[in-house]
Amino acid sequence: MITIDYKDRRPIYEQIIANIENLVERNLLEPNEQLPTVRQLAMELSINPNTIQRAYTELERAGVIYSTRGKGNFIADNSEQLRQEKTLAIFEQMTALGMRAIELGADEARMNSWFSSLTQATKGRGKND
Amino acid sequence: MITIDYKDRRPIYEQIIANIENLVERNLLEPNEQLPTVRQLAMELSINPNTIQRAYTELERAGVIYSTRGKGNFIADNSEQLRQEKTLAIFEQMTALGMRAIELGADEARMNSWFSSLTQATKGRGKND
Amino acid sequence: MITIDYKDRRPIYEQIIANIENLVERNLLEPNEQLPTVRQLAMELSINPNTIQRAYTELERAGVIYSTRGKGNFIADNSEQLRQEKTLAIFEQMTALGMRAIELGADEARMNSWFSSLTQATKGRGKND
Amino acid sequence: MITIDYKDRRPIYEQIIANIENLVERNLLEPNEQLPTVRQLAMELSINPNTIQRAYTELERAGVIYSTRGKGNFIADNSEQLRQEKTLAIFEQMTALGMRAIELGADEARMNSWFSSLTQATKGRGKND
DNA sequence: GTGGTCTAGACCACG
DNA sequence: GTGGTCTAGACCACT
Repeated sequence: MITIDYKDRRPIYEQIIANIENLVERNLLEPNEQLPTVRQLAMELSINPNTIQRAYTELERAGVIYSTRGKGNFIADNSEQLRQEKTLAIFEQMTALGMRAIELGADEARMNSWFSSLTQATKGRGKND
Repeated sequence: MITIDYKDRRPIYEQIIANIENLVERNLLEPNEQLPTVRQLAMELSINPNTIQRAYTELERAGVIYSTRGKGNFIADNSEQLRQEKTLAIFEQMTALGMRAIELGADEARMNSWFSSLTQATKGRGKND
Repeated sequence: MITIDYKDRRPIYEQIIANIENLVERNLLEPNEQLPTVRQLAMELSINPNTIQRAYTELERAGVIYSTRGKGNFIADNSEQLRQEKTLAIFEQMTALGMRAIELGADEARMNSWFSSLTQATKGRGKND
Repeated sequence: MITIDYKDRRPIYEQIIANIENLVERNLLEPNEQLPTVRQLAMELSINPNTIQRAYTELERAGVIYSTRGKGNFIADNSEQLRQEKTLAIFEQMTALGMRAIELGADEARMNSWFSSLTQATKGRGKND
């Protein structure tokens, strides 16, 4: 379920974080579900355990997972909240980019054209898991 | 005109690149206009000349400026083309983000609401230098 | 495998780039094979690590290799594509030179003579690794 | 008749050399014809006289022109010989490139196709000024 | 240990 | 004086 691309410029621990967050967003990892242990995942991906540990630590700090000493790491049960925060962040990024596009000379027609092609391409795909 | 933020995680040379590209986009630097020399800018920003040199080198490869030995660095005259390429790239990024927002559950109403607030905020600002 | 000629007017980092590209073209370096580390190669050639670093950086931008922090530099797996691009570029150069030769007075007989001696000298050497 | 492109990566004095050699090759400058003086040309191109001087010096060393103190610089009368040397050099370069193309995998069919398109494009253009 | 960035100081080719 | 290359030495992020 988790894959690493060594050609990706992002550090491995970030790829793991993004990967797990993605699985949570798509409800492929449910609240309170146990994650593989650091050693398991390290073996599976043939990666240094320190790297996995770092990913898990940052995921815990971000509230995506929680760990209990001696038992393991588990998905937190606030995935809905995380999803909303992330959505908000995405809208902010899109606004920033949109303003930049307009600064660069994109007129109203072009913006409308882009938006309609975006919404049509994804018609009927909202709110479903 | 060019500033550096040491808190910014991006390397200095990238900040300089982004800074100059921005000035070109907004036509604050016109084609064939001379840039500050490597040593001048290095002094002005209290930065090592090598770092400025690297920024200029990459700007030249990107086609934003051209260098002539013994004379200096000058703005290239293809700013319009660069602007279009950049606009295209922005739209691609926006599309990717938009699809992600929809995946995360943003419904049509929300997308429409976001888009109208974006276009209203920037009303009448397109296509002017 | 990599040598530097100090009499060569090209800068050292360009010689290294050409050298590695050549090895890739001839399949002496295979996709995903690890290159010597920056420091290793610097030691081996008695050259400053920064110079090697620059060569590797440009090779990465050209898509010949990819770098991963903490691990090393590796040959990219698009060598066939690079080979085709390079072949195309060579044909363009040859066309430019050929037209110049004709401008300078080389008649058809001479062109034919040159071409047949070229193709005979390399008979049966195409398409093999 | 002589133009300089500041965006060209070649140094200015080399551009001047190439320019004059080209005019000689095409017989637009005839043997014993007088060239503009260093100062004249420097004024005309708004360029440092030292740069022109360097170009003339190298042209004299290459046998393309000769200078007589106090009188000026003149085209040498061995243009035919120079043309032949240059043609020879071009054929050598083409041979080197051709061998490289074959090394890179260009088969006989492709070489033939290239050659015929080259010779057809320039049909009937040999040996005329 | 590995790549990536930066500083300080130097030399060369060009104008 | 200006860009371009190189060396020496250092620090940081990542594995």
